[in-house]
Amino acid sequence: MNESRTASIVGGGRPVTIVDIARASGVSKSTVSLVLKGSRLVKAETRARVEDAIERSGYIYNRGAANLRKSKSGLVGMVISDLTNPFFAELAVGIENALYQRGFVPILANTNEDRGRQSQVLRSMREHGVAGIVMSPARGTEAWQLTAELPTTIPTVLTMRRVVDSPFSYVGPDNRTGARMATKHLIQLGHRRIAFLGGFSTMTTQLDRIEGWRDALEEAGITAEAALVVESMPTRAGGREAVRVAMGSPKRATAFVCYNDIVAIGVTRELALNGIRPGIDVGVVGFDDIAEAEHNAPPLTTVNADTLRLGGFAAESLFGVIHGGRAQTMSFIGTTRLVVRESCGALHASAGKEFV
Amino acid sequence: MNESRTASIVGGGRPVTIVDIARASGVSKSTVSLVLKGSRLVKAETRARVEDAIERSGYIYNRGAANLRKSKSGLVGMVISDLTNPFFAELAVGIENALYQRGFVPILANTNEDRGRQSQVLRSMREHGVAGIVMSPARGTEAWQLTAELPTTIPTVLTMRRVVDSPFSYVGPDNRTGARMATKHLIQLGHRRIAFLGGFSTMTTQLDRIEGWRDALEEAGITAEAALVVESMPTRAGGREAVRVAMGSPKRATAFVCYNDIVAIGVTRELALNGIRPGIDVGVVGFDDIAEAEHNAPPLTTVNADTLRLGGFAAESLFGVIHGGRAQTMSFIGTTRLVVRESCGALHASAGKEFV
DNA sequence: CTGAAAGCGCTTACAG
DNA sequence: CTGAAAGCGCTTACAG
Repeated sequence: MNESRTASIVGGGRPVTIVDIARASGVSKSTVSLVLKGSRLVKAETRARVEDAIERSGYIYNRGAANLRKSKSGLVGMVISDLTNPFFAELAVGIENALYQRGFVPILANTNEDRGRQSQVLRSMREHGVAGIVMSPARGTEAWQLTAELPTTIPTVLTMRRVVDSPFSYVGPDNRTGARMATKHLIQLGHRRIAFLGGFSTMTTQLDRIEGWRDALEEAGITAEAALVVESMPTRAGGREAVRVAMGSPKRATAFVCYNDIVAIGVTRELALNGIRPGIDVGVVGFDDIAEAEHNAPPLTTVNADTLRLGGFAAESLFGVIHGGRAQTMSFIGTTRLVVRESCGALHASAGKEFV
Repeated sequence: MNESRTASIVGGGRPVTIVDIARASGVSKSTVSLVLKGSRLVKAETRARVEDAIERSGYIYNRGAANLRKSKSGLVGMVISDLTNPFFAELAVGIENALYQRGFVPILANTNEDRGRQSQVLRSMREHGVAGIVMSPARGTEAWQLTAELPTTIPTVLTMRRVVDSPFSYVGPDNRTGARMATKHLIQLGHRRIAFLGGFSTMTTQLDRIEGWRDALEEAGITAEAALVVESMPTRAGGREAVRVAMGSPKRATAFVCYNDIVAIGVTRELALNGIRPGIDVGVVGFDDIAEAEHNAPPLTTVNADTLRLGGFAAESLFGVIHGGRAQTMSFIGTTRLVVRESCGALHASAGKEFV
């Protein structure tokens, strides 16, 4: 029963408070509070006595009590649509990192793309008094829901998925330019029939990336046929299905721009299983540059958006609105760059020849 | 300036409290508190009036204040050693899920295997008054550190990585039996020289899995040569290096038991790059059964430990010690099962023939 | 430089 | 059935 944290000053199981420290060092709790916040008002000798008592007692500051009194909070809600997706895991790490660096602490919720769950956790986070929320909205989240669940009084930044007409700040990569670069790269390699694989048109991210695909095609004087877009779940299994459909169509594409890396991984896998060699017989590019991409067979040519840093920006952006500096509806669009590896075929001997 | 949440009852930017609700419905705040906790003491008519005021005002319960008063907390610390590893991401999802189901909310920290960072977040979590902590300790964490940073007064359960001699509960898979089954499977397929690849002997998990590998070998009357163990970072890149070393040794192994799936993925990739076909020329098995495993080339034979469920158990186990029912030092070891896919070679025609 | 008092938003005996 | 009072662990003017 000899609890280490309370051993020297108080008995019982009761946690040590500033009152205990005050008594132990013969000052008032006001003074203890002052030394805790590092005030220069306190005489050095007094400070030393108090700090000594703190040390000996194993006192732990109660941030919840302090925050209640100050009517502010050190908690930030981090709501992630699918933590199981390596892309979002990396995003989460970026956000979390920045949060701790600024003295905030994240409450995590993984909505798993479930909007009902999202409503629940949003309410729960508000009850816990979060100072703000950064979230990648669940698929299909609409502006009216968000405004109902998140009054504009609570600082919020949306990340990775735009919600049209929502009044919140947004941080995400330049999907359109990224997809445009990827497609253009394939065109320069000689491809003319380039399909877009994966995702659904209910996802703004897919819409943006398809725009980029279309841009590149049209710049090259190629018409972007609707039949070249094959939708699917944004997963490995989805990629496999999508490419199966695409390869079954009468006018086969010779290259594939994929919604994201896990779709592209599914695509390369399915292709290989059917004796079609990605990077040799056919070109494939992904999006996101997740850790797996470079270890794929073949290594994925993909669009890097520096996910970790983007997560950091999302957090910084939230601090902006928390401290009232920035307007609530600021947007930050991160630049992207193409990472050329092998799946596009650029490194292969046949690169440069015309595909037909 | 017309904030939706405070529109009808209070002016200014001040959030609505039970005092506002009390005033608006003509009762005392005690009564409001009673209806909030669903007490049957309150007369139906009074309750209706109060609930109406709550509804109209957009009142949000302040759990922090309630918890301060009740001296308990709804927060649980979830410290993860590497969220970027798909295995731990899945574990985190399992924990998070169970936490919300019991009305707790997780504070996330990704230590990224950094023990200094781990100390910091542990302290931060204590300051935020978490009711308990579930953590996968950073590599190299030792018992004395843990006991210094986590007095036994705070309910803690360790997961996935044992810390020898630490006084906390532990939840993890049966590493030894899992690795034993995997190795045995390879032996039954005709292999005699089976290497163990990846991880470091400073990791208890690696030690446990090597034990299992040794068990199977010895059961089959094969001596477990130390030279057959190649250590490496437990990553895809680590797997590639390890197998390179292994293939360079004079007495080559014909099969590889890998520390985990990402190591195995690196191994299959490196092998393929060198013209050695995993699942045909050589057998490979992983551990964890992460989502990527079945989409690998070739699909990975691996040990499944139901990570999601194990995460749930870790959380449940924590509730056990929070509610004082269970002893602090209870352990739960989850059963594992072998998932046979293609990388082991079982599905290939040559299966059954002797390897030499 | 230090202390007494009030208050953050709740809950919980205790009266009535 | 309902209200007044005390208190959870802090901070912050305000005196002295």
